Amino acid sequence: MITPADKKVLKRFGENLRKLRKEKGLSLREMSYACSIDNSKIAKIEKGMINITFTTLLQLALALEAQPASLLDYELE
Amino acid sequence: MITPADKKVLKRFGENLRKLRKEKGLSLREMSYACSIDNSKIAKIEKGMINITFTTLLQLALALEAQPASLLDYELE
DNA sequence: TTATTTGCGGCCCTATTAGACCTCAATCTT
DNA sequence: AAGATTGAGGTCTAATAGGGCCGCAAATAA
Repeated sequence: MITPADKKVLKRFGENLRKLRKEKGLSLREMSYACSIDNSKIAKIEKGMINITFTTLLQLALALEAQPASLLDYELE
Repeated sequence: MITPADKKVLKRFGENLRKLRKEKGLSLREMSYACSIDNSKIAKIEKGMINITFTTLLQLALALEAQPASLLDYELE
């Protein structure tokens, strides 16, 4: 379904992901290499265009060398 | 793809989800009502049979009245 | 014992994620 | 200026998540 509300949440998540990637000093292609996710897909995730699955979340965390839960920490704000 | 490794992670997540649901004293059907996810599907998630999406994770958190990140806390163990 | 609740698996169909690859404009680099 | 890097959108296919419903055996309640 992907409601407008979902779209907003995904966008928020994507922004945070992008922030974390930048902090790590990784380019999309470098991160892509680190977690085996196509760089164009990561770009889409950061743009909130994809409703990622659980395993994808874990892969992203892996590339960022972070706890999966930490990718969701922005919610606490 | 859903590798055996993924299967294990999903199973672990499901177990934790089940634990949280029990702590809340909710039956599958009650939780289903609380987050608009079919009870049989929640059962499958708890069994690690589904690689849930980000929005589904948020829905589950909603039903448990918990922070989405808290559903991943078991990883810290 | 008879009802009711509960967990859970099977189906079905549609929407969409995953995965891989290509292209291109805008930025750096050199 | 020429070349490489980077972000990001497009496309195609296969796999699967979502959504909804049915049914049943076991546990629980009446």
